[in-house]
Amino acid sequence: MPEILEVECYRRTAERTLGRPVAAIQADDEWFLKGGLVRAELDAALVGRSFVGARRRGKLLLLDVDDGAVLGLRFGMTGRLLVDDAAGIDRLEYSSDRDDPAWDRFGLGFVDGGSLVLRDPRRLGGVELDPDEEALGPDAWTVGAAALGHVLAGSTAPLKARLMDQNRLAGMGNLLTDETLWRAGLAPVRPAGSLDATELRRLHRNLRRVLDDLHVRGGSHTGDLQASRRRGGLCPRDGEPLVRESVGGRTTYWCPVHQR
DNA sequence: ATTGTGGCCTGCCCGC
DNA sequence: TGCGGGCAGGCCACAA
Repeated sequence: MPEILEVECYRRTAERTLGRPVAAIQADDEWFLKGGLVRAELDAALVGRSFVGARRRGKLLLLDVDDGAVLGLRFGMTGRLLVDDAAGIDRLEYSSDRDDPAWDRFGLGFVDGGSLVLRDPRRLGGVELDPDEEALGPDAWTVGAAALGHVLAGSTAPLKARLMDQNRLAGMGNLLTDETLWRAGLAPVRPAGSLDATELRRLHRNLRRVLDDLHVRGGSHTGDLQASRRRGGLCPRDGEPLVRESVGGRTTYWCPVHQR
């Protein structure tokens, strides 16, 4: 699914649209328009204009319009971004291997004949105009150790739930969080505020490494834990059966031996 | 305020 | 062979 790594890939793909005037909007799926947005507003905001910046905060892709407006794109679990009919990601875990234009939920046509399309089989993504960027926490890829400590401090919520709370820390999805905690040797069910200074440093170091490593490898599904994230899976580090349980409302796999 | 739960959406996969 | 239930999880509304 698109987590922070995939959305960063989409952001780079979206840079190919910069400076190209928009000719038309395809927004027939009103479910996909969020925050009370209607098609006419998109027409008024985008047609004849062009994008001057492609930014990302967590899993939210932000396209800056040349008049200061901002188009926000969310990809849910199965959304992909196609620019000029070329996909930014070849394949998504948990998404279909098929590739059906019927799943195009939103699109822009450019004056030059090219296009930007958000293709999302499960319709969990969405489009928003001028999204509240500041409602999101700091970006997980660049967050510092001190800021990460602030995210966790004083919380009794499970560590995993806190790390995935986009309003506290933006970008972590289920797979990346399991991989990070597995590498850091921290139990996902620990109260978030219970980490000591050593554990916090370990978490921060591993968070950064997981994002760097898996980005190079090609996505959120390329972690060392991934192959064992199944019923009956064994810990790749010490061979123990992994615990499968719901933490923070998400299916979680973790090793009860080395994750403490 | 914080934390937890359920539902939304749809395609796929397994077992019958 | 077809069918139905379970599952995937990002996000949001709502409850406690």
